[in-house]
Amino acid sequence: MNPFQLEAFLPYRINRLAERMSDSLSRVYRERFAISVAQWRILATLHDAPGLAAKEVARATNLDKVRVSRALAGLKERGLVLRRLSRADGRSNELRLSAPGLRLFRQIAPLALNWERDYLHGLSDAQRRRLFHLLDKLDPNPPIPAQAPRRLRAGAPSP
Amino acid sequence: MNPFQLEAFLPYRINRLAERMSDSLSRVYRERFAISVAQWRILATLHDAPGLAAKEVARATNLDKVRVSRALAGLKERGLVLRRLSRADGRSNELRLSAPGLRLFRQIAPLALNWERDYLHGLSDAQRRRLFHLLDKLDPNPPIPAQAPRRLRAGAPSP
DNA sequence: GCTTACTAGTTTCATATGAAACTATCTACC
DNA sequence: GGTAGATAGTTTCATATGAAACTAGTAAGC
Repeated sequence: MNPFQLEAFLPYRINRLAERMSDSLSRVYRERFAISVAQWRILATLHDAPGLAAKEVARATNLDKVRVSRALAGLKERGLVLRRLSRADGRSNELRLSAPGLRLFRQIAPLALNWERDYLHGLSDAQRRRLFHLLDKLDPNPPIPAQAPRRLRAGAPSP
Repeated sequence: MNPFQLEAFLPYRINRLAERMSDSLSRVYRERFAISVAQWRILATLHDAPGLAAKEVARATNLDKVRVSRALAGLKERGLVLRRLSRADGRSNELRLSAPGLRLFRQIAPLALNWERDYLHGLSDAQRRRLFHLLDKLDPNPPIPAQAPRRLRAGAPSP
């Protein structure tokens, strides 16, 4: 009748793939550098865009603000990330990698890219392109209009 | 130099996709039926293969045995799953859906499949086939030879 | 049949998580 | 410049997680 098969159900398959990849990759940097997944994402983001505020980091890394706050606390404590109070907004900080943070990122990045290359070695170039194309369709950046419509002024009832 | 971009890094993209899909889908059955992701996977597995033991359910659902144990506790308590001591092995149980469990599964399955159809509506049939083909390559069933080589006898030192 | 090593499933415990509360600051309006 | 929301980031608290310990049973060698 309704031949529901977990093995052929997309969310399950994507979840399983994500978990396996994450386990395999994070071993590369967790064991050697004691860096969590969240911290790794933050390093990569601040490398690419120095001076971001935590809020923007959260958006760029797809992590909630609590996780970002905690991951940053660890990075700051280890001197890998510097914060400076924003001139424009006294609630937020400009975040950037310190020299050691930059060095660490430069150590990990090639390992991560190697890992990715190895992981994809069974695919042809065309298949790799198709994979990313499909990802872009299914999961576009600017995180989907966001469940919460982000009303700028509450209610805004017209007269 | 090394243009590492989180946005183009496969593990990150797959993880983000998995999370968004999971959030979106699980809303379908969590709110309405108070079923967790683990419980949903178990229902689907027992529907497909009644009589499995918890261990086999864990393997089929890609959940660890602790999560399976807890998810099953909830399902048993609600009378959705029945257990019967295995004749062959007194440590394990044969698990199967009860009549209400089956009814519940039959309610959720079409919703899940509809959700999936909607989610993939932007892809052509060919793209959908390619997607699953890629998934099969990157994440084959029989869960990868398993990091732990599953030695049947410890050490097994040769003379 | 006993002993030893293993396995199925549960429980314990320490850690990870995120929703909601909180603090400090900002913005808009008066 | 004072007041009423809103927002950035942190902390609190209740729940989810999984490694390791535990319980009960199995299997193999003697």
